[in-house]
Amino acid sequence: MSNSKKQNLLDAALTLFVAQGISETSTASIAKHAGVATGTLFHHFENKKVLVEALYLSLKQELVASLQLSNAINSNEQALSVWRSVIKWGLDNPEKFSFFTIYYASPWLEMDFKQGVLNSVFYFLTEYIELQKQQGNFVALPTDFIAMHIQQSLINTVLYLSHEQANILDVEKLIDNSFNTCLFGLICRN
Amino acid sequence: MSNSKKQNLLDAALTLFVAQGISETSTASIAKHAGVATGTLFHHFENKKVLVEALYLSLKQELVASLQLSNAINSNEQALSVWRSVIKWGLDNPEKFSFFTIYYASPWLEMDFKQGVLNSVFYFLTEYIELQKQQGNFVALPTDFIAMHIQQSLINTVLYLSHEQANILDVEKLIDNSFNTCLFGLICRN
DNA sequence: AATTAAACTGACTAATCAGTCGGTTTTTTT
DNA sequence: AAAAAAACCGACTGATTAGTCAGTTTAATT
Repeated sequence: MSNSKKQNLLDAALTLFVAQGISETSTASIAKHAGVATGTLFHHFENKKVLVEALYLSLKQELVASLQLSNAINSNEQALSVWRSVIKWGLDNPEKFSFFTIYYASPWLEMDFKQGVLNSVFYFLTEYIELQKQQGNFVALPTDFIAMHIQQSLINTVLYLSHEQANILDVEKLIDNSFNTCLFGLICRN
Repeated sequence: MSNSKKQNLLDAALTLFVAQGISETSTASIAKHAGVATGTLFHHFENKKVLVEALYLSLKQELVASLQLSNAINSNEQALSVWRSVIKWGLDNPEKFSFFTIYYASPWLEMDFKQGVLNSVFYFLTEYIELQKQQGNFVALPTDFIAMHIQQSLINTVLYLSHEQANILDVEKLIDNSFNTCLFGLICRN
């Protein structure tokens, strides 16, 4: 068939994980859904945890690859450009985006690894925040805290639009408004 | 003994759920941890799902009961007062607060119920937002979206402080700053 | 074409799971 | 104090789980 069986397994896992939960999805059902024997799953992935991590890594790569960095000099325009392209990817790939949120809150992602996840998906975020703080544009909150704030605002926007997109007249406008709501709160008020 | 066995079961469930995950915690281990037979667990709770819901409901009651509504006339002072007391409760009860976040992202909480959860924990939030919007103080974003934004900012602050509290010199100040960061972003900019 | 290696199969296993049930203890009611 | 009800016990069960393995098919290499 067209797709490799390894990719079929990742696709099936994604669908079932998002629909039922990671722990609630058996390896047998993933294999069945992928049209493959259980043994094949464990041929490609040493165990279930490795499969989950492989899925996460492949989706992370996909998201990062999709980011369109504008060639604007203005730092805020860069930020808006990233904001828009993350949301676009999230809306185009609701299942994949949803996996990030359930994986992040699940016991399958170990604590030690968590910090690294943030930094690697949004590796540019820390630099951006540090720069704005140095220039006195941002409030004097810890960089990690600000990174959390921005990331979560982004996630909120995608999740909200995923559920309510049909009811929103001007999606583009809401996206830009959410960006402003997120960033205006951070502007230095001294 | 001092505590009722039903409460011991809820306490044990909370600890194990937060440490290992809800699905990853067996009813047998909850009973053992509570110093109780497995049959006793199912005497008090029809099944595991009922136990999880009972735990959630009892913690929600506890949180809502702890909220100190100031008698300020100013709506924003009210909001700040609630903001502070939710965070205080979260920092005093990290395990309980953490349960909310894992339960919310887990398949144990059904989609239909999700909206109700938000509204019942922060039942005052919708009214507050509608009022601010009517008075032209807030941006013209959907109320649900704003509610998500505020709730998530609150959760972020608690989670950040839970992990970093020791490194923060002035916790009170960060709490107030997080409130401002959340709300200033929402202020109408026309 | 022959040899080797990699991908694949699915019946199987040992462990674990949620939930049951017949019987016992404790508490409440009369 | 007797009777009734509620709480409690823990060995047990049927179903499900992640993962194995001996053998088969397919693909790559020589």
